[in-house]
Amino acid sequence: MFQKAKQSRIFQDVIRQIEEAILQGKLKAGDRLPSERELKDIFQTSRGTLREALRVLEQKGLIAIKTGVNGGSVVKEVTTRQVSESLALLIRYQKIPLRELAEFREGVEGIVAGLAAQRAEKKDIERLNSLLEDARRHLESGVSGWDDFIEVDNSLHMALAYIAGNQVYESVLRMVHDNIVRYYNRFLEKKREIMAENYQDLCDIVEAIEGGRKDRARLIARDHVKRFNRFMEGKKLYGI
Amino acid sequence: MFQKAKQSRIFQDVIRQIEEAILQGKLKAGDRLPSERELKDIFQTSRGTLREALRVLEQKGLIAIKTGVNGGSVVKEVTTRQVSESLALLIRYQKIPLRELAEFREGVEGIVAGLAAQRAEKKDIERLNSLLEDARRHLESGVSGWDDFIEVDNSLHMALAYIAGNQVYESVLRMVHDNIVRYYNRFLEKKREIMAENYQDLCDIVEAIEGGRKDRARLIARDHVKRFNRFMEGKKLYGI
DNA sequence: TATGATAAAATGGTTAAACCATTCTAATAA
DNA sequence: TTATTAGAATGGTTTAACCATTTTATCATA
Repeated sequence: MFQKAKQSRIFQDVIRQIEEAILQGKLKAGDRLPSERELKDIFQTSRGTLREALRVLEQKGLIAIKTGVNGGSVVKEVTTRQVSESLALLIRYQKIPLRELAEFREGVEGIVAGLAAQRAEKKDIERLNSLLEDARRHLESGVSGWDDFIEVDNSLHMALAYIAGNQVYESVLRMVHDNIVRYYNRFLEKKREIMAENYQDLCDIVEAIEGGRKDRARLIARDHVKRFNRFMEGKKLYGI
Repeated sequence: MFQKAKQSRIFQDVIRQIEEAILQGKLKAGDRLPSERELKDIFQTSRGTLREALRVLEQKGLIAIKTGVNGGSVVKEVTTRQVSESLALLIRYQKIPLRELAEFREGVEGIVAGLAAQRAEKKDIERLNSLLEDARRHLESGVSGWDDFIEVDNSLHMALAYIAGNQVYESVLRMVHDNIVRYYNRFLEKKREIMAENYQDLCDIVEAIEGGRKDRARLIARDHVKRFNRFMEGKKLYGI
């Protein structure tokens, strides 16, 4: 499966070979790599060099490593985690203002809602109405249901991305949510009227999708996100 | 500046300390870290363990390492590069159909053109017209100017992202371009009429932006991308 | 038989010392 | 002055050993 490692930096060649094996499906999520002592023989390198390669693969989120008998490196399911982390790093370094991420979300949520309106089938509408029902219940329990409400709101947005039928939008949206939700939690006032306002938005979005009204769904979704975003205008992000 | 490294995985503590030093501004872009042999003494660890930490920091895009006298680890400017790379990895590993990436591009380019229409200033318009002029020149030299034409087309799209004034859109768009351009090269027929058609699109987009017509810019940009995409229908993204 | 304690083995984590390869600098020769 | 060369600093690699953690098998005991 693997060949002798070469190149100026040997560990890079090891990384490349293992990455390609995963990419080509020779290694699948859940598969266990040989132990370090075996791998070093396979790649004809030293354990130190091999470990540098494993460290990079671990950092990339491609493998998980654990100690002990039956430990070792296991190929991981690829997720948005790594993308989210590097984006979070950028935000923390204040290279990307939160405002820009929020604006990006507005646009993407709009498109996703539009696509969902084009593509929603009966079972999708049912799923959305079921989520609306959950939201309504949390709304009725007042501010104590705030966290649950926010969670349902998030689920509904991700459901739209799923209905839109495009994994790129889905991944990108998940990444944005991962990075923006913590700021919502921090800056949003937990008032019942805000919950009610957003609940109405969600109802309107679902209604537009149900009616296949693409542009209306887009605009409502965009403004719905915009409404969340206005609470964060001008906020500082120190120490988050 | 640094303390003795501890914790279950020593290299993680080294990573954490160096990351924090960068985050807190104690280390700035361009600063050089001590050599590996000095760092291992500072952190009171071994060179192997220290190198695993440096490997991770390098992978995260926080430092660059080079050999030789006056080599060593230098703190890098934090950029969106890492986000693009990990997103690209995600797309490749998830075996996402090219159609979905293309559709994503349609939406994003549309939004970007719309934002550019809202925000373009005089100098931005001049820049766009200068690019149009380049495109026209390449168009006039016929199919032999194809590659240059495509490059200008790409530059114009990136210019729009810059004018839109949002780094998230800019880096996402760059990532999409990085991942999609090779397929255009592969599947597009190099015909003069296609060049002419696209040149007209570009003119229309710039005109709409010049007039501040947001929705028109959005729709033309979207359809312009759609026109490129139709050549790739049914093609797969992986294995290339 | 069932259960708990314990030893053994496999695995990742760490250390140390040496050597190789690359690159810059300064001394030296033409 | 310029080209060459030797040296030194630095990252890259190797080897061999030991430590820490975790699972599994064994065995004594209730």
